[in-house]
Amino acid sequence: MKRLDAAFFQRDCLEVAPDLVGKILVHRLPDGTELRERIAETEAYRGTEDEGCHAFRGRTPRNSMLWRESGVVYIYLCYGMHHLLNVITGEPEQPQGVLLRAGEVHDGPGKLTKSLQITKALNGGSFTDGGVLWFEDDGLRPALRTAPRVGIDYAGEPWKSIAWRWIGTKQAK
DNA sequence: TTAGTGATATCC
DNA sequence: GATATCACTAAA
Repeated sequence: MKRLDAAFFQRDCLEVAPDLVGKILVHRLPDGTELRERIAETEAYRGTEDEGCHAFRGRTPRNSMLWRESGVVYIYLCYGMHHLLNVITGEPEQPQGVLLRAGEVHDGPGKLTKSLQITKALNGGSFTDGGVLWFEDDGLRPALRTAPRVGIDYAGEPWKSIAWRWIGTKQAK
């Protein structure tokens, strides 16, 4: 099984997001158990111009991960209950990332992290340094469809309705 | 449709 | 220190 390396993430988030759909997210627990789930849905958040991106309102302690190098794990707690998992893409100092919205089994960003037991403790880690989180590629290439991003009604046009969300359909290959 | 939840940012 | 906001979910 091939693990995705730094080169995979070191591209524009608009390329990485669709490529990530169909890959397998793995989380190894302290006791050695490996939880895995295939990614079914992603969204791209891109730069300080994107009004839906956390980076739009400037750099803060919470979102500083966006400015890190590709492959960095960015997790934050939303609405007091839900951990949302992102991976940083592109070059350092260029804030962009991909939100993992759903797995094949668990539909919804909060449910995905809950099922894989992903919490803030993993924030600031890396998907590419051989730690407890990584992606695997088993060669599956699901058919994709696009849609506007969810939950960013506060953003103006065109950001609110731009189709930077990718959803894998059942028909694989 | 609305309540719940708590970290974070922003405003005193 | 206080309040408003939020890349959500479950229950109704």
